[in-house]
Amino acid sequence: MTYTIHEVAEKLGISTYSIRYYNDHGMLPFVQRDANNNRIFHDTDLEWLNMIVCLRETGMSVKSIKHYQDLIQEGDDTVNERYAMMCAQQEQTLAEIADLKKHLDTINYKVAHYASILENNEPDSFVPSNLRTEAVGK
Amino acid sequence: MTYTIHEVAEKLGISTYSIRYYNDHGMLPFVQRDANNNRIFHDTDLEWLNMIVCLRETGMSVKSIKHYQDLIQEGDDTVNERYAMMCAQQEQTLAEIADLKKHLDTINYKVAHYASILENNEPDSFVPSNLRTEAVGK
DNA sequence: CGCAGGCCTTCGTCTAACATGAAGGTAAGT
DNA sequence: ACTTACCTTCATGTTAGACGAAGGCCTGCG
Repeated sequence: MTYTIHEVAEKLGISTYSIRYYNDHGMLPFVQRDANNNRIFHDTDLEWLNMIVCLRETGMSVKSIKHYQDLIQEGDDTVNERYAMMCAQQEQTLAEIADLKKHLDTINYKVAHYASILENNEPDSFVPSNLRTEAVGK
Repeated sequence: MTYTIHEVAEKLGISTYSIRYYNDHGMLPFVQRDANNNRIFHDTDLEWLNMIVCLRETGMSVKSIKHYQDLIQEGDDTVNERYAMMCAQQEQTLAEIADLKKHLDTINYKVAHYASILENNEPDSFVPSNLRTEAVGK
């Protein structure tokens, strides 16, 4: 089973620009071309791309992903470093989730705040002329 | 209690560049200046900045945050729109947390994969010459 | 008194990770 | 014949800053 660049883009929820970008930057070393020089993607390419998307969305830079790929191609000697990279990514992702949850609390508070205002038809603040009362809400 | 720009930067874990950037872009309309034109920050400014950081880190653009601020200053008529904005932000943040958790699974799998390789001193793949076997691992 | 240090300003350049357009080309489908 | 989909290279725009330089305040220190 093979796919065009547009099919891949849709499947993975990224743009064709990004795919070409990744390809141009050596992060997709295996994509083949057809007789017309069009990229043809196999399922393994999709898996690779999926991993790239995963690492990108968890904050790894394109440069680091490229390095990671290079390590894989260098063979088994680099497993240690790859392990370290994934551990770091794991920690970072856990930290970001924790961060987002904290921010979500703040946002939840705001939502509830506005909801109660709208429900009770209350004014937004006791001193409307003092615009600073809104602030963070807590 | 007042703070210098550097104190604020350290307290909130952002750079002085960012603070000036936000200030220059109308997102901190209340910062006062001392006799030497230095910015002086009050606790309410910190709360505001904290909200800005929260919205930024959950993916809201500077432009939208500015709009949100403008709405607040326009008064109670805009509560509806502000409510909608916070709801959208809430949803988006929930979605991003879910996304990150999914990606975390993939990363966890990788970590476990490498850990087992290192433990058993196994080679990384059965067909070392086929570099594609690494892929996403599952 | 002179100077370092911290703040300010404006100007301008740099970065990442794309997004997008222009211009020009091939090849397949209708 | 023409549209459509893909390709290429080149170039510019975008976002949210990071950062240095130049020039100018003011304060504090020895």
